[in-house]
Amino acid sequence: MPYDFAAIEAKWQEKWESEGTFYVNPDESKPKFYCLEMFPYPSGALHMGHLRNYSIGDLMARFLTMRGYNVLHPMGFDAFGLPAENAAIKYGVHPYEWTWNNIEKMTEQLKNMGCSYDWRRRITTCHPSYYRWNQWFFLKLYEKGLAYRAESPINWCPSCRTVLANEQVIEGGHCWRCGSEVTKRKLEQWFFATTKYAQELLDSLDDLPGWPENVKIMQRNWIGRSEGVRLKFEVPELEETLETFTTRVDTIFGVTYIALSPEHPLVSKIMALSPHEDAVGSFVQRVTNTNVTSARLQETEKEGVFTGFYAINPANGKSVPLWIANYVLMEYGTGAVMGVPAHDQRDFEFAQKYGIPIIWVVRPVDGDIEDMTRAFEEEGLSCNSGQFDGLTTSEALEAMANWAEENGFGKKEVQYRLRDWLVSRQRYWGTPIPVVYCDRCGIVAIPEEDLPVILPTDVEMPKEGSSPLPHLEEWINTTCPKCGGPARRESDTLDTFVCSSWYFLRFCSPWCDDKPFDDEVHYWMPVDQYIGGIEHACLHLIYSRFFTKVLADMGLVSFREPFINLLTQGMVIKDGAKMSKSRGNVVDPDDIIKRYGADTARLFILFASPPDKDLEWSDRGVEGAHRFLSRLWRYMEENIESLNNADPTPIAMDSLVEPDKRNLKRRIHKTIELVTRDIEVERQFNTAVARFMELFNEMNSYEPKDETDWSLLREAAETLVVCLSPFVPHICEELWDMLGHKGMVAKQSWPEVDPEALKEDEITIVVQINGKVRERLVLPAGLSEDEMVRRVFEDPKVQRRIEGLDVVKTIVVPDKLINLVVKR
RNA sequence: GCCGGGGUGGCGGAACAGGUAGACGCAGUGGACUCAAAAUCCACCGGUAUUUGGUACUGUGCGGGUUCGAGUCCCGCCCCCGGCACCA
Repeated sequence: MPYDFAAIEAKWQEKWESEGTFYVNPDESKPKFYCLEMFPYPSGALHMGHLRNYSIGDLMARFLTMRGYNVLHPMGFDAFGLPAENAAIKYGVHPYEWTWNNIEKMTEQLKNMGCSYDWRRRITTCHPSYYRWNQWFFLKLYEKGLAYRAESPINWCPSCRTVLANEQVIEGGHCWRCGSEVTKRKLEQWFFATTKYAQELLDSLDDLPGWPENVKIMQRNWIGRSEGVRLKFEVPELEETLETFTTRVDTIFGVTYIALSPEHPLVSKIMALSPHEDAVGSFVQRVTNTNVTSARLQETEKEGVFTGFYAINPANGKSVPLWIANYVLMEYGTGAVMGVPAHDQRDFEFAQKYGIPIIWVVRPVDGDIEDMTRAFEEEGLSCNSGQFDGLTTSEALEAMANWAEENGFGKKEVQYRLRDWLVSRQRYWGTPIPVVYCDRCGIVAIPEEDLPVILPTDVEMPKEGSSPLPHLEEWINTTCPKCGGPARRESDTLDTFVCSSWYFLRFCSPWCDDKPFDDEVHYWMPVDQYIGGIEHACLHLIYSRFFTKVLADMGLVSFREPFINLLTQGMVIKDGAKMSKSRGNVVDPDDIIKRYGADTARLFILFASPPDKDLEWSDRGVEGAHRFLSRLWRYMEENIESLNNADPTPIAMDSLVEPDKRNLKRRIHKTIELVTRDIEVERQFNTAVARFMELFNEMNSYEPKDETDWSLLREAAETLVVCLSPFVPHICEELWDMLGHKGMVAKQSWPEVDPEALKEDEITIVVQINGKVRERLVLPAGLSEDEMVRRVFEDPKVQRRIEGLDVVKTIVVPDKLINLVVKR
């Protein structure tokens, strides 16, 4: 019978499901292991990236189960999101229906892959039983002051018609989801106070040795901690004190102007009082009205306007002009900066353009400022700085910060680039934010016991792509829970990243209906192995860490980091580019599974490249993987009788004499050793597959002559089937069955290495002369250095090589090589 | 510009800790089987030279260095990929 993968895969998938093979519950008698892959958005169908993600996760889950762990391996759907609304408009199908159809289809696809999930735990975030807890967490954060509503300059995606969090603006100003250019707006929105956790989010990265270094670096950059000083500048004519933040307080004597952001709160007062009122007004108007996209912000030329007012430099009492400049961001620091043209390139350009003086207050250690063509930003020695002259930059930073503090015009401060997480969205298909606006009481939170606030499903989707919620009068109009008077519901919904910030907790007890999760969370959490794409380095992975820390501070969980080990898998590439519809280089997983089977697809994906690197798709490679499975199948079928008649007890190395037999025995245990290390330590599944192929090639070419041979081949076959089963589970179940076993291979223990069997009898010793390989000698393993040297010098080939030469040095690496250093 | 990661056959990729470069697979070439083809099986498969059993030289982005010995370590470049980027 040929390898009928379709029948085999259907058979075992059905068995796994009907027998509940992968159901797990807490079990204190075993070490636990929580293996999690990032759950998908139900976009309609799995793509190759999913297939890769879930093949890796399933391999790990199955492997660890065989290693004796009690493994939680769940799956669910991140089911709120904009594509459902777009589909609704495009096809006239309700987002609810579209999403649920996709979930059913994708669940089927995941089952067809043979993934070992505990499907009883499937969660879908768009279900009220899930999103009510999003609302509950929102209320908890609101109580703690960690959720707040504020007006702020924010990012707006015109195509998605919603605001975006900072993290969700990527590639220099584009929407993470649709790629449109994002514009800046000033709106009142809901935020989660991630910045309150900035320092801990940064510090505890050091407690995550199981995370890839590059992800930690990306998060460090994203959090962007910088130490500096907050300085006060008096503006006597306005009777105001301005604050600026600087990381270069050592350049304070070089301040020649102060620049405010056009959005700075003082600007309105300035406009009212300025002698250059018209110029200032028109400048501010022009800059704030230019609906500049973040992408273009960086290329915009520096511009500014003099206000007519002067600030006093507290370091030396000098008056410096007060400007308003377009390059000062309101979102960072204080929205005002001290201008030091000599030592900041941006200030330099600005000063040159407007003829502002340049005062050098740091000079290079060796030499002088000669060329005035750009700012000197490096470290050096202070000059023109009064009593601080001659200090090195690091000394000056410390001394001048202390001086500023002692004299009351400065305070050391830490600033972060990280902003608070903007969580409200002007979208329909999301979690309703559980607050109302009451004319009398203002913002009022919905009481906990009234949750969930159900997202109305009986709605007409507006054609132009906006949310129907603000116009849904019967839903919007409600009563204030506080005073009973009329109130309007919040019509914004929560960012879908809120759903994914705690779903890993919900998997521990998805049936819990009076809490977001129950005590099982203490058994399973934290996640031992998390697997997903690197694109979430500064999105989901930061939000989840933040959520976990907040929950820990609320006493709901006892750990402060959700994911102990992280594996970020590479992209799936075809013809040198990421698979995408627009490029037309997409390969559909369904087609591959239909044509070759899930086992082939999984094997190819795991074999083609290491998990953290990009994977180049190759149709030929898929055929190669399929060929291997077919050969394995054929070999087993052809030899099944002899294998089943053979003595199933493994024969000890001691009782094997002939080299062929000893070699085969050694190969079996070498394979176990190497494959175990590949999976557990190296996380290189491609090389593990190569080892299996080597073992199989050796079995296949082995010519059995007696009972012992067949017994050895049986051990080889069983080892191969057991070890290969996390990679290609269906065919291995079938082969395990053919080998006469009753239980499932999925429930087998991972084989133990017999150290006796690993010992080599003979070793090929390399003989180098002056570092070049000249001869190879087969010698018994374990010779002493002297014995090795003696045997090498006895060898006639070696003797011929060194005839007439003077061996000045002999380097010996036992059981490996000898290098003869010779002279004429 | 700053910060990461990476450059190894025709291709995907191996090479634990400085010790046989190219495991495994793909493609290719030659052969077997076949009326023929596919499938399958066997052999070869970095380059150059050659007297072709074989041998020598050369070869891991480029140029230096350390070492008995370097894909691996050090110094200086080049190129590709990713992240951040008016963050004061």
